[in-house]
Amino acid sequence: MLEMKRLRLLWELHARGTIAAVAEALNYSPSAVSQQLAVLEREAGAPLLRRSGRTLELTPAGEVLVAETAELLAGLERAEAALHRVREEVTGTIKVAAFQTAMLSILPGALRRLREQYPALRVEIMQYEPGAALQETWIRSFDLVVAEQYPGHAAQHLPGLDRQALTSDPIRLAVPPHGTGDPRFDRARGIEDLAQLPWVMEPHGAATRHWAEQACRTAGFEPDVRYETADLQAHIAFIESGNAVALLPGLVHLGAQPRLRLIELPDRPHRTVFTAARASQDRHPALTAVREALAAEAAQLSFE
Amino acid sequence: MLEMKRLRLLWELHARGTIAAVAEALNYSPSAVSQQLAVLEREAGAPLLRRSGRTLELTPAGEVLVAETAELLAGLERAEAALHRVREEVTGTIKVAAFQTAMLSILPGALRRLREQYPALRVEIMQYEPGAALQETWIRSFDLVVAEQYPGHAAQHLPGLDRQALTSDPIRLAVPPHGTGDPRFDRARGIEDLAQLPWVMEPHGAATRHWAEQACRTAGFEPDVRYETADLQAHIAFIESGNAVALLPGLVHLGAQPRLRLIELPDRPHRTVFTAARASQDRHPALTAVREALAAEAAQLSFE
DNA sequence: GAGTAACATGAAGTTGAACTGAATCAACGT
DNA sequence: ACGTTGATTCAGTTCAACTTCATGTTACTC
Repeated sequence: MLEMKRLRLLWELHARGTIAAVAEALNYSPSAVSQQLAVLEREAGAPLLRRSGRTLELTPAGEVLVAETAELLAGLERAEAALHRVREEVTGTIKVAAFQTAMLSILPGALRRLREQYPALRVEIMQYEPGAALQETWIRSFDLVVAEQYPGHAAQHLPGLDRQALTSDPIRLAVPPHGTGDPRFDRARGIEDLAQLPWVMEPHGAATRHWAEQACRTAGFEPDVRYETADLQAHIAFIESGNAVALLPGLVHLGAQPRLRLIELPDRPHRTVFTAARASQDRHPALTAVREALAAEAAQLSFE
Repeated sequence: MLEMKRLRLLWELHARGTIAAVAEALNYSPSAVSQQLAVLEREAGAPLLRRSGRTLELTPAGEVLVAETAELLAGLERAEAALHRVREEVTGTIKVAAFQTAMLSILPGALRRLREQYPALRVEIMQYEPGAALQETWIRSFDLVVAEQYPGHAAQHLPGLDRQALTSDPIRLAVPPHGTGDPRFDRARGIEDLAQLPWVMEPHGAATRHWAEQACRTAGFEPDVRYETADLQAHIAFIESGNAVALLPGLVHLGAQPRLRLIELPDRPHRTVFTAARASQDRHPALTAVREALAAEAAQLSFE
């Protein structure tokens, strides 16, 4: 009978590309992984891997086995979820990947709710950019993602990942408060008034950067992006100090006293905030509890 | 992560009832099984078993896990079948359970075909009564059953067991050849003429026994069952020697020179001969090869 | 094109998980 | 009451899986 542990290794190799990466991820030595995969090949009775340069690639038989293994891993996870369900206990550890703004706005309150309601539940959170977070959750590095999605920038749909909308977050123009710099800041009433002013944006590659650029181009100009950082709190600092303008989602203003001026855009764009988890964890009580706490907290916060 | 090997033990315990039986079936000591199940309980984080008399029974959590495990085991088997399929090799061992008549008629020829066509294939055969054979195949003691089914005695339908009809086998009255004993034998033209004569039948419990008794009762009499044996070759011996009459399926006459007289019944009843295998082994090349050989042999033999 | 980094694998040795066997206890049937 | 059957515990053993170290190969760099 094929051993689940070994099949898992093959599947991870498929997902991560190299034995070294698999070993790293699962806290093994590369040698151990290599040896166990050799055992799996012997058990399978067919070569599953062949060398390709200095890494390995799957043979057709390997591909087949990986596909079947994906099913099996999901099944195992379903079994574990079912177990937790009959126990009716919200325990264990849930690993969450969340993007920065969520960590600053929704998560602290949600965590407090969970701490009070389910003291036996352990929640681990890592800040992660949405695209990578979805990928990592798919390969079981995390159990839950809190991700965002800009209009016209639907995130990758990974099979077996189940999404639930959390909230929707209005995007507005943020300009310095009156009297902090260039008088053109004070005269601005819409995006078209910001054509000549310095912008702060996230780095290339982020969906929000692309969306912001498109917004400017639609308004008829190429933004003068003078400052780049992924940290939206830095955006705020640059704007408050009269150095730049930006397009900012509503969530970033929570908690902080708004020391900047917000201008509503005519089409009132929103980004969508959603959670995603593997469907095989469906109805896992601890996971459900986390999602519920996030939803409750998101509902309570008013972004508008 | 739950270990497949341990889940298997739990599942086997569910199927076989006692740890001793599981140990026996899987070639472990009872002690090993007990210990591994204890580990599984620890991993599952909930009691899965409780004592009931001197055996064990499943807790609700145990039931749930067994149900999930059934899925997983089927998935594993599908994976293995898929693997054999990409290899396009008919190798390995197929364990077959067959009832007596099949072993004497269809199987020898089918085996010869397989030996010639797939020398690397190993086929193991055990004689087994249909009901038990289906049960044992379901719990993976066998890969394939060759079973029979009498009209109005449909065999148990086990979930996940896939049936294919092999052939249909006419049932006739068998009486001694002329001049070997009681002249009433010679005068017999139908079942109603055998009311006062001695019968040989299979023991109580066999579907065929029940069917034969019903046939007699329908004809208006209670048979005088003087001889009981499950061995149909013994039936033939008793009839040829002028000691009894019986209802016999056509397959039993293959190979032997018929030294008895066969009388067609008015409604020409047939028993159905079929194969059954776990659906999770669907398209397993070796299993498919065995089924094809059986079908080819059955088609070639003329029972009528 | 030599030097170096990244990757896979093999050999040798170690560790721990899993198994066996003996002993014990409990439940059931005579 | 006694023998049988079944489960479990304990102590000891075995073997599979892991680590470390060494080797070979490929790819990138200067």
